[in-house]
Amino acid sequence: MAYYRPPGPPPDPVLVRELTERQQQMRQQVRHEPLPGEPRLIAGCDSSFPTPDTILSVFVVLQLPTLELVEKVYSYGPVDMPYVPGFLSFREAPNVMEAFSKLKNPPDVIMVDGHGIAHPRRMGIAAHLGVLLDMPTFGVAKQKLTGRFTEPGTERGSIAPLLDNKTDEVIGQVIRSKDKVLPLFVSPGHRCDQAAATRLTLACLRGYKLPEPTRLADHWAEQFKKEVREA
DNA sequence: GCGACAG
DNA sequence: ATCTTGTCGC
Repeated sequence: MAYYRPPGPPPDPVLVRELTERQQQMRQQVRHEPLPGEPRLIAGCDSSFPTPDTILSVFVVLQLPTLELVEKVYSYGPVDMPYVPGFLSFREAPNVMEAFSKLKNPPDVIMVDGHGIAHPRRMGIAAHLGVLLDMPTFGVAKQKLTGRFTEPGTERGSIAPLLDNKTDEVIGQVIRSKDKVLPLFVSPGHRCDQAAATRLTLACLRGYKLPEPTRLADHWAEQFKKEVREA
């Protein structure tokens, strides 16, 4: 009898080997520390795919603590790399970097849609981008990639630690950002620690499941997507 | 062998 | 991520 097999073409083992190596190389550059000072500008980063082979990445910059939107930019281009769980960054980072270069207001920290170190090799896209940009970054994901946790309380603000499946090391925090909705997975990326990642996530909540940076980046990605599809 | 698998 | 209608709950 046949056994379960995830949909889509199987990942090329040769490619996976190479990416794993590059990823572990980058991991050695990751640092976790408190933010330099009180951040004034925080960016939100997210990507969408208007077509199967094109990517559109967005950056929004908000003022803290008002959460007022001060800038939004995007980059649209082709994607070559396929999506392979655990190697998302190699598929999205190139275009994300292009989008970042368009910002006129350099943020103090970046909130990325995806995981920071809550990753099999501690190199989620937030950590990956942090190393490439050499900037403070942290990840806010809607789904778990790795680790285990006990369900946090159902009330907004409840938090539970995300632990490494094998070592019990704390790799992130599971946060209930809104009453009775599925929790968020927050983890530091680069030049940022868990305390700062968690504090900023909570400071950016406005009644929605997603914190403003990520929520707005997601929102504008949707708008820009319509634009490029018409053009 | 079995389950899991960000966006 | 993306493709999609109706439907449940506050």
